[in-house]
Amino acid sequence: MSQSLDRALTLVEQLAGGRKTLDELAAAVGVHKSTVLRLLRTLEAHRFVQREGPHHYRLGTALFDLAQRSLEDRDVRRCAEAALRELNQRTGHTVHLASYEDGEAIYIDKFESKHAVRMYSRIGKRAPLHCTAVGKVLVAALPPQRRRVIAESLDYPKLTENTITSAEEYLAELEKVAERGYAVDNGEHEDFINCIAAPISGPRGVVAAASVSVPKVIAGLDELMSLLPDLLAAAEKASIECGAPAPGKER
Amino acid sequence: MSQSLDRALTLVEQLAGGRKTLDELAAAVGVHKSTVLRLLRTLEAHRFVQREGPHHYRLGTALFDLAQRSLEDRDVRRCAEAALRELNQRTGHTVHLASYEDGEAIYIDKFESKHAVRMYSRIGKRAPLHCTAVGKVLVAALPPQRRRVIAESLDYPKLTENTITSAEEYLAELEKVAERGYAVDNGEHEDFINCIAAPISGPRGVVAAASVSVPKVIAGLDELMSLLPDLLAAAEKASIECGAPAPGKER
DNA sequence: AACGGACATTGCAGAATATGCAACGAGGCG
DNA sequence: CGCCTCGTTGCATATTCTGCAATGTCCGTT
Repeated sequence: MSQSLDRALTLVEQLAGGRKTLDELAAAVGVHKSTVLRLLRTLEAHRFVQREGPHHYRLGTALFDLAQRSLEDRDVRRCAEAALRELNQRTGHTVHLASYEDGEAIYIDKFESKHAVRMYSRIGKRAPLHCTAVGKVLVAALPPQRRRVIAESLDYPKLTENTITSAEEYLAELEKVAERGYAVDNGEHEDFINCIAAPISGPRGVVAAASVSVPKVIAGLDELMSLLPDLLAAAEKASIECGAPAPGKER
Repeated sequence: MSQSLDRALTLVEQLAGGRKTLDELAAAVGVHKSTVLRLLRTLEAHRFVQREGPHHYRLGTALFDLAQRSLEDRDVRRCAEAALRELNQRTGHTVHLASYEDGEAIYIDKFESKHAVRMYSRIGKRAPLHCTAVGKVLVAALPPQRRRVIAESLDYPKLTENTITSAEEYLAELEKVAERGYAVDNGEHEDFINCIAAPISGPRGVVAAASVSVPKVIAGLDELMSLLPDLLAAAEKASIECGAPAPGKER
């Protein structure tokens, strides 16, 4: 709706891919250099971008500041932090905290694996719903009706041998997930990585999902499953911290 | 230079302070609701902001993504990470990585203290040059001529009893810092916190500063000084990692 | 040393674009 | 049931942005 703003934001997104020159940016957005220059100047004044040497621009430090401040607001993140850090230290594996955001899962926190071979991911990264453990957990937590709507809106790209590729299969899987209270990703997103996830609840239902991811070369699926109790305990602890109503009986 | 962009960025900065309603934002920027609404819509399309309930807006997830990606680029950060994490684990105290950005120091990485009482700070936060250990280290690393220019451009707000409040004093302090190879902040920024910092060098000189911060209630200045060898070792290790030329002789 | 090129930068005029206003609509509260 | 508040939209205006072309600057080259 606002052209110049739209272009400016596109510039910022371009710069996320690494430093760029003026005309690279101009080409990418499809406007003249001078226009880009003027937008960059405004962005620079707000520290959203920074000049890097004479010919390059890169993202500025305001981004760090804003992102950190915004993350601090996200209540789930703060509440879950202790439990997840503990889980990470006990297991030594990568632990993720993810929430649902229109049609995708988004990682809002991450605790790095202690192993040399790690999974690549990053806070702010988005992941598909149909082939990740966190995605399954988040969608499974929704009422059946919304599950169906979402399931039918997905694209089901076949990313590996095991990827679920149809709404029917997916809905069936969600059913199981909802029943068991956890989800498994058996190399469905990336060939060489397995993952288990569990829901974290707040006062009004599930607000996020916690997961443990392990490269197959480090541990097989059965070994990963042996960590399930730890994961569930951590998710439970985080849920209480988030104000979940009845820590109550397992089920 | 670009009005609408300028306004939009101001909106984003407002939202960094927490969720806001439409007219709060309109009031803050000094434009009509409808204008704010349109800007927000564009921002929303790029995930820079998010609707929160019917009456509120907050920062969106694009910020996390961008900030993380941008941080990954910052070479110093990646190179210093291992050494600083180790330092953090050995000492148990807050460890910061900071670099110089026009007239201020900016924290580009942080490792949290293990103690219950912690220092408040955050990645992306900016700190004054005249009363922080990292500030002193960063400015002391510059050629004397630039030191002077910077020293004379500062404001020297007196934040505590011990804060340095004049360019002359500051330059003398920088002299000492450059000579010793480390800096001390003896409650000069915040009454109750002491700090020591050391420079991290790359191929072409100092690129950042590493620091250890400790609340006085946890350890006194002398105890903090006993960690100096650890700090210097970590800074040295990080420097090598960053491509510093001569790991060589201390001096 | 002078030239040529690449790049950033600026002035200007035209026009598209953003803005403010006012009216409409929806939702909540009395 | 009606009022009031808040979000939303259509429209006319003129402000603001854009593209172009010329200027300036810094480089490497001949």
